[in-house]
Amino acid sequence: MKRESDAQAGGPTLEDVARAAGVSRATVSRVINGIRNVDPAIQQTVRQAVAATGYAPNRAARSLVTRRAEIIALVVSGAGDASEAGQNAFASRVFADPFFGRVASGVIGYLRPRSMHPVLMFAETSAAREQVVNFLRQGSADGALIVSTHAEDPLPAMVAEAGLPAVLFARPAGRVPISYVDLAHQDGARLATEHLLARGCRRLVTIAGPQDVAAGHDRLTGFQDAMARHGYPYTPVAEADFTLRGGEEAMAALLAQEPDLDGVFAANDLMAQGACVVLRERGRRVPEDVAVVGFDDSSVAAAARPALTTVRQPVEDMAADMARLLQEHIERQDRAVTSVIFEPELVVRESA
Amino acid sequence: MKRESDAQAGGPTLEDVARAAGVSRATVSRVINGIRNVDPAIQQTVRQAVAATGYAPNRAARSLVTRRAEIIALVVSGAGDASEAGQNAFASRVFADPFFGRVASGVIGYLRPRSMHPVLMFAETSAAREQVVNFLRQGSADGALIVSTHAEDPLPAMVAEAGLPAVLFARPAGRVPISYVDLAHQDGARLATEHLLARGCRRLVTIAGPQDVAAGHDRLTGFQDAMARHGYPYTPVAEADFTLRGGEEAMAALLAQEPDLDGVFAANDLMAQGACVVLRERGRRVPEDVAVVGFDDSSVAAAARPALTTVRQPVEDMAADMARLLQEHIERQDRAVTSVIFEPELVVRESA
DNA sequence: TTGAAAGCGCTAACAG
DNA sequence: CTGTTAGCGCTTTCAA
Repeated sequence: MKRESDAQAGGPTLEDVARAAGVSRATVSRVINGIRNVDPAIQQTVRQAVAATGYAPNRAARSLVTRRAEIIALVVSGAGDASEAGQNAFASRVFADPFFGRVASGVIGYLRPRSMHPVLMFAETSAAREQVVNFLRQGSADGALIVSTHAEDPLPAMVAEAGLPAVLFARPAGRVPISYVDLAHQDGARLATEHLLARGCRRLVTIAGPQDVAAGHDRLTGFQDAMARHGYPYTPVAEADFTLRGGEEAMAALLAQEPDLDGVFAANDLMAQGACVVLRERGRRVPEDVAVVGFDDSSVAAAARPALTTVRQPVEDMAADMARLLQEHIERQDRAVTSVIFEPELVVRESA
Repeated sequence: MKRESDAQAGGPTLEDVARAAGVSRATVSRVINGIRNVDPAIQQTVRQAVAATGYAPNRAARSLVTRRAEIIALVVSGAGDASEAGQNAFASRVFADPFFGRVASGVIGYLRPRSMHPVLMFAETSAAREQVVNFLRQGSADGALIVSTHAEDPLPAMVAEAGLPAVLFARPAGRVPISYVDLAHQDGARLATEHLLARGCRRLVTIAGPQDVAAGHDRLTGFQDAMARHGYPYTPVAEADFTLRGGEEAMAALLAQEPDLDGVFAANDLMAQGACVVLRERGRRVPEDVAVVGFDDSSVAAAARPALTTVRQPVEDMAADMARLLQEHIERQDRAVTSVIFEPELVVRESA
């Protein structure tokens, strides 16, 4: 089959289609953009001409007049100012947790039917953050979806200050006027804790996440609150970094401190999995000797042995909602800043 | 601080900067694009005007004339034609393997210093594939980097047929005229096999990957060749799907078939990890009783217990090279189609 | 319901 | 070395 012209450069333009259909550019434009008030017969003719010429509208030209890129920036943002060499490390840390993939999936699920697309950006250094802001200021993207890995991340404030549309995953640390979606982490931790208590555990411990991350902090607080409420004013805590390895180390430390423990609440599934590995190494059966509850209900939870009882965080839904909020902010720049908080739910499997 | 105008819409234009600096648009454009032949003094003036006005070049306008979007599509492509409902499943499968994150990291590492950015796209249904092709045809992206999860993926052929610049990760199944980067999988499998043999294993088995994926097929072939060459014409094979769970099941099957096995070559790290889990459950020590070698040297390899001996696939480097090749194809549409094959290397850790 | 014409903001000849 | 000018391809009033 032969094409009228090359797709990439100098492909057919509206003008070409118009000529082929014997109408004006404006009419073709109307048909393509699905605007009413076009004679059905002419619509037919135009569509045929479009097919015949193999026309594809030039996005840059359209963006120039509509002032919309139909692109949004999906930013994974850290706080550090590490050297460029750290990019791979940053990326591999980010992708090691199934969390980010779920965010991407949720975002794409919302964006794609609306023919918008996400540009993937890392913002782990100040130079990278500048690049993100520039990208937006140039109109390369209509707005940003930001997932921070640290509370001190300066990007949200930069973006807000520049007046660029953006939505965060999780509440920002300071008083940044940006919409966000989040989970009721404390409620989730309470659910997990009470499940452990209800199943008869009396010597609980917890593997907390980084306390400089809101999610890590809130999950610990939620656990401690629930424990206090049930008559346990103090319980051993080991802080780790949300990684499998970190969970292993924390579990080992906890075991040394509290050899009789019979229940563990880990602030995410990866650490819960690490805990299970160490527990088994030390000859403790899960859940018979020690019950373990994770958090997130990531893909590793169901795949783990034993399958992890965990607290579900509906990341895909949250991400989709982030995208929805962003779209609203893009369409109405004066859209009020809001937050949407999702409720977690307990998912009981084998580990507790 | 107050801004001259809003960043998003109606921000300052070249014209504004030119007026502020008392020069012509062309001169400002030259300064911004770093073109020589501009009086240093004037350059200063212009830069100040840029700063004063808070100018950011409009990307759409630039793209319209340069015919470059400075955006490339990073496509994760499957073969299926599953319903829309399958998108999350597809995404979670993709991101469960650390592989994709490494690709993204390598791509970004190359692109970012050149101020180009990747748009993340899934192409798991025929509708999604059409969308990818349209995206490119509209000039929204200058080219595509395609990572297929199945050999029968029709996307490469579609893209090639449309004459769009693209580079694949891994050799395509048919005779598609597209450049690609790949690994010498057979050499890698040989490395692993000979390591196992050299350390004294005599009853080897292998957990193969999907045989409809080139990498899966070649790794098995490489293993069998090496075995045959060393006097083992036949060895038990269990095929799995590159997942942790799949590795576990395959290992169990292999154990039933060959209870005395003393060495396992798994076609990727995730399956090797699954094998280790099952082995330990059955009371076999790794590596004392059974040695295990994985493939990829993904992040799980180093994190596993015991740390996995594996074959390194330099995914980040390969991805960066993909991006480099794509850039060449974009710059010179007549660039000859080529392939770059990377050599794997053995990484000895604890499991073998 | 359709067409003519005016730009969107930028780059790139081409003069000077 | 700098300015003038002509578009890039599209959407969108404004008339007809």
